[in-house]
Amino acid sequence: MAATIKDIAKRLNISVSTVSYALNGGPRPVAPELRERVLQVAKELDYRPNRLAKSLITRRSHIVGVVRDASAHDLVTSPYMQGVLNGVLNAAEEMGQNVLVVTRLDPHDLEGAVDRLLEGHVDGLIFVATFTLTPLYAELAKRRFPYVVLSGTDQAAPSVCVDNAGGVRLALEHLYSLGHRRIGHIEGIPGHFDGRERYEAFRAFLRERNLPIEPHWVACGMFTPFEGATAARAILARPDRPTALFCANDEMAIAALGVARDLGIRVPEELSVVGFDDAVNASYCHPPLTTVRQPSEEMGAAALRTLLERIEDQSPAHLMRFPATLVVRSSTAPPTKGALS
Amino acid sequence: MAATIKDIAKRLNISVSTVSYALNGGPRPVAPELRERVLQVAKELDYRPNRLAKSLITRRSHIVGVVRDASAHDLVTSPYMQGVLNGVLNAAEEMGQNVLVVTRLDPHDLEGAVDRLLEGHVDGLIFVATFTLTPLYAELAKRRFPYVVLSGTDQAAPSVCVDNAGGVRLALEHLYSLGHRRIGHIEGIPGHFDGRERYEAFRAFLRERNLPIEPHWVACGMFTPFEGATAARAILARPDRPTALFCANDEMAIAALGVARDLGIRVPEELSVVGFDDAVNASYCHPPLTTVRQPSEEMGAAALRTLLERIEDQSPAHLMRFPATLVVRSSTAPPTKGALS
DNA sequence: CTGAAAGCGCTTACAG
DNA sequence: CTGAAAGCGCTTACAG
Repeated sequence: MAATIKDIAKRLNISVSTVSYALNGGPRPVAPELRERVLQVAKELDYRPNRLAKSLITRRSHIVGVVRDASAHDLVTSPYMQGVLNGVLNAAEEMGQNVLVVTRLDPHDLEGAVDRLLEGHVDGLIFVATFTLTPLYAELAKRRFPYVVLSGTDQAAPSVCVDNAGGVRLALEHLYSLGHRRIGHIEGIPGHFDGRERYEAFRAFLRERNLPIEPHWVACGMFTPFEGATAARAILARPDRPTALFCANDEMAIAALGVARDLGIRVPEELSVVGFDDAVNASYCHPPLTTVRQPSEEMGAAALRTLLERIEDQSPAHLMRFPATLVVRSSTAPPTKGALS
Repeated sequence: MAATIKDIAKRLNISVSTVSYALNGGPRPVAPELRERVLQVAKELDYRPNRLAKSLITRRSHIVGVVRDASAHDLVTSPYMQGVLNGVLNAAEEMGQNVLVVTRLDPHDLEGAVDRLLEGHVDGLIFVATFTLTPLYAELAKRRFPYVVLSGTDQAAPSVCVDNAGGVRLALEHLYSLGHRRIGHIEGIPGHFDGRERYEAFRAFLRERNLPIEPHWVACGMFTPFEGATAARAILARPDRPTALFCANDEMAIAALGVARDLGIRVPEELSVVGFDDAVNASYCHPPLTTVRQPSEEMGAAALRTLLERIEDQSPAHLMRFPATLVVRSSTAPPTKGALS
C-alpha cells in the first residue's frame, strides 16, 4: 500500500541502505545528486517513514506517558492539572516528543498497572499528582524504566514539586500580619503529597506562632469544589468560626467564597480567604482571590525535560522544588470585630 | 536485556511460533500442558511483549490521536474540552486503546501537519473543536486514513456535534417566554463550528420572532473569560443595553456575571444571562447559571467508538447530532422595568 | 499439535 | 561513496 524505502530503492536501482542514509541525511555520506533523486522519488511516492519500524530498532518511540491514578475521576478537572498538562505538552512539542495519556491507573492492581504502563510504546513516564505509588515505582525502578514524579517525591527518580511549606508560610504570614489569629484550613487530599505538605505546613505555622489549632476549624475538601463547599459550610456555620480560611487549592477557596455569600458572611470584611494555585478563575471570582501561585506550567515542562534527560543518560534522581509566590487580591483584609451582621 | 519470545523458546527447546501461540492463546491450538509451561517461563523471565514489533506486523498500534489546533493556546482550558477529553479517555480505556495528544497543530502548514499527525504511530485521529481544516481532512481522506471530527462536520468522515440550533432555541424560547424582547449575544470563535452555528441560530430566532437585532448587543468573546468580559462590558455599559444576554459558552457567561456585578447591574433582576455547556462552574457561580447542557463526555466517548469502527471496517461517513437540554437555574427571570438603579 | 521460515519496514555494522 | 546482509521482536502462512 504505502511506499517503503524498498520501493524507492527499486525505483532508483540502488540499495535500501543508501535510501535510508539519504532520507536521514546521514550518518553515512551520500552523493548529493543521488540524495536529491531519492528525496524526489520519496515525494513522488508520498513516502512516509514507518516510525514503528524505526522505533523497533532504535528502541525509542519518542512517546512519553503522562499518568494519573484512579483517585481522579477526571484527567483534567483542576486548573492545576490544566497547567501541568499544558506545560508538558508545550515542552513535548518543543522537544519533538509525543504525549500519551494514561488515566485511571489502579494502584492496587500492581501487575495490571505495570502492564498497562509498559505496553504503550512509551520511552518514559510522568506521574502527576497521584497517591503515593511506592510499590509501583519500585517495580519500574527495578526494570530501570525511566519515570519522574510530579508533585511528589521518590528516592529512585527525579521528582518535581512546589515549595509547599514556603507557599503556605507566605499565605499565613500574610494573614497573620493583617492581624488574623483565628485561622482555619480546608484540606486537600490527605493521601496526596501536596495535600499533606500543605496541611502539615499549616499546623507547623500555627504551632510556631502559638495560635490555637481548633479541630473544627479544619475540614477536608479533597481538592474539589463540591467537597470544598461542604467543608467550608462545616467550618463557617459555627458561631465561633475563624476570621480567616486558608484553602489548599483555589477551587475549594472559590467554593468557600460561595458558601460565605450564602451564609451572609462578607469577604473580606468578615472573613479572609486564601487559596493555592493561582488558577485563571482566581482573578475572575468575586472578590478576586488572594492566593499562592505555583508555576504549574513550568513544573510540567521541567518534568518532561527531566524525563528526557533521564531517558538519554540515566541522569540521577534529584528533587526540584519550585518556588511559590503570594498573589494578593481582594479576598483578604484585616479582621473586623463585631461585624457578624 | 528484556526477555523475548526467543528466550522463552530456547529455554523450553520449542519453536517461537509455539511460544507466540501459547502466549496469545491462539489462534493455533497449543497443548495445554505446554502452554502452562510457556506462561510459567514467561513469568519467570518477566517477559513483556514488545507491542512495537506486534504493531509493525498487525498494522495496529491501538493508539488513537486527539488533535487540537493552534487556535487553542491550551489543550484543556475549557470545561467543554475537559468533558470531551474525559469521555474519550474513558471510552479508550474501556476499549483497550491508548490516547495520544497532538496539540497546537498549525493549519497553515499542511504538509507539516500531515507529517506530525501520521508519525505518532496512531491508528486514527479525532479532531476536536478545531478551525475548519478542510484541506487537511482532504489529505487524510485521500490516504484513507481514519479520522472523525468532533464539534464540526466533514463530508468524508464521521462527525459528532451537539444540536446547536436546538440548544440555542431552547435558551431563547426560555428568555422570550419570560418576556425578554431585548436580547444580546456574546459570540464564540466565529471560525469554529459551534461558534458559528450558535451565532446563526441566535440571529435566526430573532428574525423569526421579529425582534430587533442590534449590532451593539452582539460582541465576540472568543469562548474565553477574558475576551468574554470585554465583550460583556461593551454591551452592558451602554444606556440602551439588552435585558438578557445569551452567551455561547459558560465561561463567557460567568465572566458576564462578573461584569454585571462590577457595573452594579443585578442578575437576574436587571439582566438575565444564559450560557452554554453546563460546566461544573455553572452551578457554583453567583447566581447559579441557567445554561444549555451539552453532553460533552458522551460526545467524546461516541467519537472514540465511531473512530474505532471506522478503523475496523471503514464504516461510512455520517453525522451524529447530540441533543441539547436547558438547565434553568437562577440567572434568568422576567425583565423588570425601570430597575436601572 | 508443532517446527522452520518468511517477512513487517526499517537501521547499521560489514565489505568493498 | 555504495551494496549485500543481518537483525529489531514479533506474527503467520507453509509444511509436516
